[in-house]
Amino acid sequence: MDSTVRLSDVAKRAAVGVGTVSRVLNGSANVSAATRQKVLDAIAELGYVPNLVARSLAANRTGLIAAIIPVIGYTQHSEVIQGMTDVLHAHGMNLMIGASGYSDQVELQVIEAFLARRPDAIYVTGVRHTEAVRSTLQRSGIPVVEGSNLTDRPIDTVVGYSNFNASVDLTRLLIDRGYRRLWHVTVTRDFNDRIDDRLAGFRWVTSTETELTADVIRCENSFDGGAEAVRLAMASNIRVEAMTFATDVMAVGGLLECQRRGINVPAQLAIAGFDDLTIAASINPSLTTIKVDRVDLGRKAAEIIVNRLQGNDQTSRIVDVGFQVVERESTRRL
Amino acid sequence: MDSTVRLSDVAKRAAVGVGTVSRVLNGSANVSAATRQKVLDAIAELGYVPNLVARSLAANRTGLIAAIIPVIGYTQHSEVIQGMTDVLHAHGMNLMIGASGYSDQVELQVIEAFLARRPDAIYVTGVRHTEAVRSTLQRSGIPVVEGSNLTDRPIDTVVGYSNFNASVDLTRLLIDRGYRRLWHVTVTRDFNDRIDDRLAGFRWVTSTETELTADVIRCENSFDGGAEAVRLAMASNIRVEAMTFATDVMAVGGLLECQRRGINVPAQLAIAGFDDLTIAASINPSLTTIKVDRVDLGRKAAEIIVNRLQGNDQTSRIVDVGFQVVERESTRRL
DNA sequence: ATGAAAGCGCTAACAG
DNA sequence: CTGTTAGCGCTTTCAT
Repeated sequence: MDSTVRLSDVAKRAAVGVGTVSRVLNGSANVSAATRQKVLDAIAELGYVPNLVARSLAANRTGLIAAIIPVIGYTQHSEVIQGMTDVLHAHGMNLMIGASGYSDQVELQVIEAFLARRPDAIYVTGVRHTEAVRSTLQRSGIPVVEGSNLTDRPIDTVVGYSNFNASVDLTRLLIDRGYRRLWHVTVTRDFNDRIDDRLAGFRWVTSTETELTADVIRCENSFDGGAEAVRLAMASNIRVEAMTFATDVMAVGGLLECQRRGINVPAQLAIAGFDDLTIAASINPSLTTIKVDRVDLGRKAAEIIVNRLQGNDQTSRIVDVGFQVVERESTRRL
Repeated sequence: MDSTVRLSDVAKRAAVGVGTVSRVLNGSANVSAATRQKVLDAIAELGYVPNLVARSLAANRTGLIAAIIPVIGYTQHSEVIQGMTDVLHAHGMNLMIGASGYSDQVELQVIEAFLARRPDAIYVTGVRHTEAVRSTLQRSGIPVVEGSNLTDRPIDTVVGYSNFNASVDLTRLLIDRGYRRLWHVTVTRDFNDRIDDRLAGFRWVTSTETELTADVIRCENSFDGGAEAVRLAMASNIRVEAMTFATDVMAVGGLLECQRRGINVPAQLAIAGFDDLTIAASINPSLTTIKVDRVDLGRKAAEIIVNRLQGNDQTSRIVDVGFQVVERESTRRL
């Protein structure tokens, strides 16, 4: 356990060369069983712990993966990280994490700071980045995985789902259920490509259909923001039958405001969200939303990275993990 | 930007020695303004990015901090990480993160894997660890910060709040409000020192007071688990006036079950939680709970680490960030 | 199958 | 103030 024990100490104790110890450590086949055992014994007796910093420098490979998400404290993003660490840990790799705070400038800073640590690969949230970020990432020469959305022009590889298509399907569900006066609630700050595509999906569907009214408002991405949106809708002279919120957080806030005001959901107002937070299934009425297995998304991202690093050639640069429209009580016509 | 540019290339270009470049990079005072400028120009022209792996090996200091939390996808823990990264990033340090999954064995594995990477310090969630974890951490020789609870016998330093005292204060509030038939709902799996202390606080208060009945049940730590607890309470022939849940997740689940069953909270049943998730303030009725600024807890933990690494002697090994009892509608007597 | 030796890119004395 | 030199602990040829 003593970290002052070095590989050369092990070699001395086992009466072999340092190269041999290194081979044992790295599972090289070219070591006789007897020698291997001698080395393993010496390692155990000395409580030797390899210094991965030195290995990183010599082998030009750190076993560190960098991940950048907008905010670490938001469950949608940290679930992805959970999935990544699960897989990486099983492969002896570790995860460095940083937050961009939805700022392009901070994102670039964090990326540059990470690259100086020579990670073996890097994960970034989202698919639309500044040119500076794109080129920095490209020149880094390491695998880059973009996540949580889809694009046909990834920097390198993307693993996600189509926020646009999900929004389209969700909006169509509402139309199928007979709702004709639709509002979409998007966010004021913290705007990003996922949110943008959800808005775009709503606009695209509603623009092609006739006999519809479709409006868009912006609120803060919070429970209070969602409540505010409902108040705006009620106070407006534009009729509204159904509201799709860009996030479950806002949708739940809207739902709770309806409870307070005695607005019957969905009879008087239908509500749909996006993300399938755990509360969505439990709240009254339960919330119609878009479900994505984010932990699995993280796992897939890590698997792609591990495969790439092992030289297994990736078949596809675009991995669609899909989504699911979950219809619950908040939009169900009686 | 080319990562094949080395410090020696910069030195050559600036026509100085490698030592001088290193001094400029590390902000040593012993460099003349003119020389410094020459070096900075060369760095800019070459797009040099220092290799922090090499620096780590030479300086015997990585600038990496390791953090272990039970589950990354749970907001309570990832908020702490958010606070840590905020501070660490400002000091040029980065965070490696790992999950223990509430398992002692996994925790030890993750810690050992991290130590091989020679982090400058390590953060672990909770204050009660196996002897193997304690000794491994102690022998590592680096600052160890335990978080999210308090103990008078930390491995090294602890930054947190007293889960025991918080539970005591919350239980007393219920008693002050006139509730006499109390139930505490604790968790089945994922038991840990924070949950244990919340239970102990409840038991301690209720055992000293007379004219009280106090019972404890266990449920799964989820919305459904909380709902189940309410169903058990209603079906029981033991009277219950107020329920304190070990977590807000369970409390919210219980509250939603009351909504479904038409149980008036708090008139028929008072409910209190623990953690102050954002939903607690928005739900109907709003939830009485214990509030802790977890992002700030993370910041403080990182500040302690940064200070220790800079040699600033820590005054206290025990940092209490406090908690707040937030009384809301779910326990308020009309 | 194994030992010896040459770095990996940087920091930190040590001289001057 | 600045250049030179000796490592940091490991991997990886290259011989043998």
